[in-house]
Amino acid sequence: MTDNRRGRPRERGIDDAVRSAVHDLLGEVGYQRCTVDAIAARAGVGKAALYRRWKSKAELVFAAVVHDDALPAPADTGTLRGDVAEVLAAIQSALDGPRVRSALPGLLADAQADPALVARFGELFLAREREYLVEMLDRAIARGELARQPDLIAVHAMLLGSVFAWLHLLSEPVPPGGFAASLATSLHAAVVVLGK
Amino acid sequence: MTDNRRGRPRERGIDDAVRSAVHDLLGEVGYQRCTVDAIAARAGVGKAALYRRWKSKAELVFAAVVHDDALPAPADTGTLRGDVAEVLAAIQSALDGPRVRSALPGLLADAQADPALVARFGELFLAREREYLVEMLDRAIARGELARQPDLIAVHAMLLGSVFAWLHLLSEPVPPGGFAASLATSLHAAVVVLGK
Amino acid sequence: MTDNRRGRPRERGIDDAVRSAVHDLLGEVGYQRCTVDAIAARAGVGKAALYRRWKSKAELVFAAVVHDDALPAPADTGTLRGDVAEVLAAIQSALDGPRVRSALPGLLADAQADPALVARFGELFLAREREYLVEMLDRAIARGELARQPDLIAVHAMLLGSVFAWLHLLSEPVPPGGFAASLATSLHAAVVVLGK
Amino acid sequence: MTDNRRGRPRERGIDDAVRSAVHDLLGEVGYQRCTVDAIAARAGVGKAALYRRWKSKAELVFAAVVHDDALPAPADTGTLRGDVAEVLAAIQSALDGPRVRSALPGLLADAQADPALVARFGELFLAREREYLVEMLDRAIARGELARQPDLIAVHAMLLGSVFAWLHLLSEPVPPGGFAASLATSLHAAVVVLGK
DNA sequence: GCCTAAACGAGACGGTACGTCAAGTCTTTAC
DNA sequence: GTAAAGACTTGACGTACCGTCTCGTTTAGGC
Repeated sequence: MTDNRRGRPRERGIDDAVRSAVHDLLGEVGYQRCTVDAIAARAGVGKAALYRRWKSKAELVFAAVVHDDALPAPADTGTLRGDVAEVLAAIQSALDGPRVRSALPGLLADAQADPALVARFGELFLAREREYLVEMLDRAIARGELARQPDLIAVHAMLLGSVFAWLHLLSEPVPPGGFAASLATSLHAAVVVLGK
Repeated sequence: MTDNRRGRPRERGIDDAVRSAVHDLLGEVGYQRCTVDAIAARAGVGKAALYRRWKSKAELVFAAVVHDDALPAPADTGTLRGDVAEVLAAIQSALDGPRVRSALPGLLADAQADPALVARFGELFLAREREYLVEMLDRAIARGELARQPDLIAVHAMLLGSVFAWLHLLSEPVPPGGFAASLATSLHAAVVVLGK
Repeated sequence: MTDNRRGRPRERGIDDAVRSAVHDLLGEVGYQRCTVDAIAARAGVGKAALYRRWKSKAELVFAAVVHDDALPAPADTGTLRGDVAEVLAAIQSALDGPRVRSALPGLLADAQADPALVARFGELFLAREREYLVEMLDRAIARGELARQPDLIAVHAMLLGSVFAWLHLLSEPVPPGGFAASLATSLHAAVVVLGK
Repeated sequence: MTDNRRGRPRERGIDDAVRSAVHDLLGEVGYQRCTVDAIAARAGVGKAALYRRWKSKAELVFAAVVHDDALPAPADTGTLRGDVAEVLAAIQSALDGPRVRSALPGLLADAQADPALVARFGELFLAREREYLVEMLDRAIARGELARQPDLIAVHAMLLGSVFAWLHLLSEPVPPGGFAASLATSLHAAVVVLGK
């Protein structure tokens, strides 16, 4: 095992400079034309420094776009309906925003050819989301709002999919009040049916 | 204007050979490595013949994957719940299948940089789907199952998004009985709430 | 494997370790793939220690390959022919040997872009060689073997060039008895003509 | 075997444009900084077109610098001394000139790691030169100027090496009248001794 | 039955991005 | 205080793919 404390440590500022450069470029030219060379130039960094940290352009952009704090834990609101709204808001905050909107399709495409990226995406995003859903549903059962644990995949698909489709398939503008306001009531009903 | 009847007519078999080659390659190597050169070679066709028919790789693959009969009109089942199940089945038949699964992410990514493809995708797919939804909802209103027209975008996002997320974001296997069986009841409830 | 005694007390052996590493690597992979990193790793030395001693890879390899006693002063044999043979033997001892053979072309190429290296090469090698030639020719004139000082450049070119071409352009094996035996008689004649 | 008449034929002008670009760049910036990208840009050509023709930068530059007519057959002058002068002039015309002078060291270095290039260099240059030498020596024997065939390698090394060393090792300016005038007499004597 | 327009397979073309690698410099920690 | 470890910038390399373009050839409809 290599001793990480030996040698020159990685420069702290580079990660931030890269993240910032990626954000700028995604906004200006989109994912496809957001070149690795352009990122390096914009960040004032050599390409080698990039590939020392991330193993491909996709991983780089993924890391720059999906911050570690990407998915904040939704609070317990006291009701299932409120919790659904919270989850929808959390999903929206992760999927909305100009950076993610322009990066996500490209990332999903590149992820197909890169199982490692799929894994990272899964654990950093889906698994955490799933976890929050489990907590939400457990609380609802404890409260008596649900008789039993609904099909987790179905719940996940409906909540995540509704927001994703709105933004990336239908390309419709975010409704005033966000997805929580527009979808919480109806998706709450859908979850209730599944847990009956 | 050029006289279309002059010159050598286009060879009939090419379209089929190309579609078949694309199908094979998508299954074997995925969208990214499904190269135009590879398609041409596999189909025993020159690249010029491809670009004479389609204006980009994305359009080519799109045409090969999304048949014109991609979205069959769902039948009137007599109840809103039945109609929702029908629509879900129609969406599933369009999004499921090995070819679409491997092609869709790449197509969505390429579509970002190609407004023409977005348009074609939209009119061939989304608009038709939207149309079916309107019919479905109108019938439900006529039957008294809904008090008013629900937010169309929300309905569309929930129905399409649930299936899409299940297949392409969560990468979960299709449930036994299809999405109609798994999602119809709960999404029916969601629609009812929106139309209350 | 971690070596706990890493650090300062290596100062003494570094030059030898580097020379040895360069020798090994030149033999194993040639000049181009004889990387500075590889040299450092093989010598168990940091790159900084190398660049503290030599100002470029070329200087480093040059120093490792061309010993300071690279060109021993040829003895006075009493005849011009004998002296020519001595000089040829001296040149051979400098240019022959597996290390020099694999390093020389690369060094000459790098020297193009590095005037300092040209200077070092010139003074350590060519100037000394030139000096020996002058002595040799002066002695020959004193003996009456030559009527006048021949064109020094021409003599130098013929003696050095014949050996260099044999080894590095024609890539022919060293003749039995060395170049002194094979070339001394004819190059002696050539020199005599020039001094006539 | 592939049918050379199939497909789009290679554009005639590219070879010339590349050769010209290489010549310019060698003169302006030398071999090391004569980049493949720079060559392509200067020639108004894509890199793919270069790598379709030559398998490496070294081959490319080699082909651009060593024209096929690089080594004109020296004429029969009627005397061995005259023939030696002719050969020297031919070698000079191949090794002299600003392009070759700046390219040759780099090429020799790259040739070490590329046996194919060594082979091409050998057959296009050395073998032809060797051939001319054989003819020259045979004529001299027929004339009675030589008693027997001298050691061909030695003759080759002396003639080629003298010119090469003068130009590329000693970096001395070409003598007035060229190498034929300066070296023919003495090297003629050297050859005579070898053929005695 | 020629003539001509348009299609065909093959493959070269310009452009652009990718990911790799080497040289030489700089920075931290360990001894 | 010096040395090893290793991150850094710079910049070239060779590969891959896209969409376009020429070739030489084939296929029909129009004269």
